[in-house]
Amino acid sequence: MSIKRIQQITGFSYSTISRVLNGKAQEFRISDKTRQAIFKAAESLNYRPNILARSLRLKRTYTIGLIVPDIKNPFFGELASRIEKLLREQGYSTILCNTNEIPENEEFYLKVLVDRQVDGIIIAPIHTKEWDAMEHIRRERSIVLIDRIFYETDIPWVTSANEQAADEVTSELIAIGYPRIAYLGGTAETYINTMRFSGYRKALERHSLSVDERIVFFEGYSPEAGEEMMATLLEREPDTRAVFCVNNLVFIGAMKVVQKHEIETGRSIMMAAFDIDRYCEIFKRPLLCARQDQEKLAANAVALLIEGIRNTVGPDRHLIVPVCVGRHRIR
Amino acid sequence: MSIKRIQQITGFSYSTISRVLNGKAQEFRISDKTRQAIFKAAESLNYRPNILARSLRLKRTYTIGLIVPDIKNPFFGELASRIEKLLREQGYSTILCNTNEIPENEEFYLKVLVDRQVDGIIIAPIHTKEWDAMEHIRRERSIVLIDRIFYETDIPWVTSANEQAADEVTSELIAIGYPRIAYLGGTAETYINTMRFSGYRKALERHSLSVDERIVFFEGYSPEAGEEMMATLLEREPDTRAVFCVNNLVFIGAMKVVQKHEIETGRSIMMAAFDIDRYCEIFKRPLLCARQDQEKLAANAVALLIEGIRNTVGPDRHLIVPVCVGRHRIR
DNA sequence: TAGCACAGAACAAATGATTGTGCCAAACGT
DNA sequence: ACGTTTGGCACAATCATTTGTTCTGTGCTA
Repeated sequence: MSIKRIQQITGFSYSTISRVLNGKAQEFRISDKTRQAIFKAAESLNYRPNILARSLRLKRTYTIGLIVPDIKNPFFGELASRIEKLLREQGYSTILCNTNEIPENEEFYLKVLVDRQVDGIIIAPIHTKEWDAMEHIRRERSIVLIDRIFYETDIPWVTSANEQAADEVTSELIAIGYPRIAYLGGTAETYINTMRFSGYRKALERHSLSVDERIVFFEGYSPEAGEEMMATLLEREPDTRAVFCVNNLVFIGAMKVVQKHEIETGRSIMMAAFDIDRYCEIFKRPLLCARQDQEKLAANAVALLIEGIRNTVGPDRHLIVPVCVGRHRIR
Repeated sequence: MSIKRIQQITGFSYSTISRVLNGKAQEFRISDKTRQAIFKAAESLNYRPNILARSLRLKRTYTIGLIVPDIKNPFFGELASRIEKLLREQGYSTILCNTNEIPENEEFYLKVLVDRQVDGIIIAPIHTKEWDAMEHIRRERSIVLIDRIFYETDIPWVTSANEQAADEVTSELIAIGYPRIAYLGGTAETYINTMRFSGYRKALERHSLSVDERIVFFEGYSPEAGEEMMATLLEREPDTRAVFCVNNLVFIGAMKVVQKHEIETGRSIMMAAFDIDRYCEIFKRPLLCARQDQEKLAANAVALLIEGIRNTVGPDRHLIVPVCVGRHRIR
């Protein structure tokens, strides 16, 4: 009832007020006197437009949905932080949807976001289960896949050079004297795991080594999964010397077991993982780390999303961001 | 135009359709035949109510705003994850607002959330700067402070027993032989830092020790702040034996410096901090940790918020959740 | 002086729901 | 037979905007 109040005070009609308040005074040749009066009234009433009514009329909510599998994971925390910031700068609010790696939640959230008429969706999907739903959504609104993608889809996406980075990490491990490398992976059939494992395998094969399934695990992306995989690994193969963890959380879980094992046996294990740069310098041990470029991931995802919203999609709707592979040792 | 389609198909009026679809058929004595017909039409059209229109009319958006200072921090990541889950279970969507510890962002977000007519706000405020704004918001909608609070306000809040936990940690450090404990704190004038430092001081005083300002720092809550404080500390007081970090991020930053220092000097430093339980077991060193009960924090915040929304506020609008203090050593 | 251009602003439809009130017939009671 | 209840539903207002169309005066020209 707020524009109505201005109407009552100034006596001008809704349309005139609306136009003035939206900066269209010039365009609709509204006199300066009128403009001033309306601005004054709006100011004195502390007028704030009703976003719901506006969105209803305009069919644009300036809201976007961000679906991530695990916001507790600092990787997604930082990604969310960057995306939310970029979107805010463009005038959008972000609805946070945390699926917890549960497909049903993903399905649910996609429906909720459509119901809420978000202008766009950025999603790091769990796997391909909701592909159809997303293709369907894509017809009516902007949607961008991030991090975890469907390689074959036409939906815009941005991800890291996972395969190549995993290959590099593995090659480096081999080069520094670890031909037998255990792989602690995420859930099978999931994009990230598939690509990183593929890189791992390719590196081995290039060095005429083959994948030993006894030291390969696909249990999940959580610390608990990491702990379990590492425990099983060391039980079966106590003389393991090198381990490649699919992500930071698996690494954390694995490290619990590793530390204990190293103390008990006196033998040290070489660890490598994705996105553990935050932890690298707090360990008194060498580590091998593949560091995703979150800034580029976020920036490109948001750019693609906005392009989709504005219907100005460029030719490059699929982006692969380079990953930085590095070795670390204190000092 | 969706309910209109159902109208066209079934011939029933808007009111009847709306009532049936909202499960008020009984209440308004609508015949079973009518009900079935409307349901069938809705189903076949794949009808989804327009949430904007509904919210506009009902003045309820089923949306809540969550304002946190740093979603990259796994502590807030987990808190957000829990809160978002609980709210989802109650039918609410969560708008994520990450202030990045910047007061201007907090001010901005509070306005945005009010403009968006959220039903409620859960906020871990930066400090008391926006207190007035929140008191103002409180008149019209539900708002709950979490983690960082204003002790004196009537606004509902839930936080941890920070002072007591810091006291316990400090006492324990003294008890195990560290009378001289450095304090690496967050931003001065901020609730968390004030309470934890107060606990630290009280413990010292109880043991007839006094605060030595040369080993007390209030630089911030980030890893960078932790690194800087620790570096300065060790430069000035190289024989420091025990350090209490105000939070997990400061701990991470400090550890970088500590590890290097320990290698160089051969002397070990006893570390204590809040919310480092995730890291405890991945270090081959004893640690002292105060672990906040995120489950209770989140559950109580959401409960208070819902009470506020439903106007069923109970007597206990201010809750202090116990903190678990524990010592850790591998094995 | 009729006709026209144009500045300036009002009118009213449309967005998609919810809800208080009103209407009509059938059933019911006495 | 007449008044009252009740079942079953429609009408129309309302929520706060935006926007295409229309209206009303000027001042100017032919």
